[in-house]
Amino acid sequence: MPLNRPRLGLCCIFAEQPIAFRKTTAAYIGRQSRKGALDKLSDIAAQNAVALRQALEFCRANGIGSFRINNEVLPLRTHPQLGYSPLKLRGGKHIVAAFREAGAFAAENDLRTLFHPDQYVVLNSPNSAVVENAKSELEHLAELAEWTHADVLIVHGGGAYGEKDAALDRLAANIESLPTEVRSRLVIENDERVFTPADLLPVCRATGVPFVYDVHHHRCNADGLTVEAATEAAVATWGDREPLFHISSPLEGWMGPKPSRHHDYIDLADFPDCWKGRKVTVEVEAKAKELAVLRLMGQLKMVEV
DNA sequence: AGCGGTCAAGTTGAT
DNA sequence: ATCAACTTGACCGCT
Repeated sequence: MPLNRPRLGLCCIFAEQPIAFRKTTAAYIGRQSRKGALDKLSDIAAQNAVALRQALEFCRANGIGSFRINNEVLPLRTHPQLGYSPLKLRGGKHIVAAFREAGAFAAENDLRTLFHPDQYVVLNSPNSAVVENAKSELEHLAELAEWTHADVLIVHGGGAYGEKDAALDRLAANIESLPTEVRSRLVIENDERVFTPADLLPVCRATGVPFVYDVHHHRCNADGLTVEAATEAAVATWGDREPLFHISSPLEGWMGPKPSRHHDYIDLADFPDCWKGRKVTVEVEAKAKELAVLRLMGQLKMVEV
């Protein structure tokens, strides 16, 4: 009987390992000729595919169970003026193949890969242009997710706009309208300012979208649910799939001025006891990146009996 | 080579 | 009104 324990996940980048993802700016790319722009974007994309493979190999070699892929591995892909189709890049077929090979490596080695689209992806905005933009970004990321075997795209609930209930209704309605490639991967996470687990769990139950439980956000933005209750409710939304949690520690302690700021490392005391012994993924959101993941992994093993 | 200003996009809350 | 914060500082251009 294998021992159930959380797998720990690394987010996007490395503190010490010489593995780096590249990006660029719209201002710079917009100044180039179209060909010059595509050449630069091609170089970046090709290098990012290599970096992804290196990142996954590092995780595999060090017992890190999941890796969050940064959203800009194909920079400016959905930019209204500068966007492009990946296959139109120089060496586009090879670039796509390299991402697919990285995904195959992840799948073969039981490495979970995932994306956390950034703050501009807002599914419940009253501004339809914002929602359309969000959908377009999610469709792009769903394609990348297919290449890389990523099973989740994590988004927050969005804004409250002074009317939380209406905002949650819009969220649910817009989730229903997503294409299958996006919908099948979409998951929703509580945030540190607006939407708590208690706010989002009903939307998750109604739409069938799983709930990502961020215990640090929950401690910043509480709702009356205990950590244990939120954990159980979150797990229930995942069905047969492996649940996903987020952990961080406050930069200057829970009594500090801004507990939402992330520390370099995780304080073991912040890691919920009720997560131990479960087959779940816990993404470590800490500034020391792989060093924080490895330290926490060691600490969890030491307390295991 | 080093360094400072800048960076597509949304929303909130502190200042 | 401005701006930092959010999953993550990296990139560009000037000296």
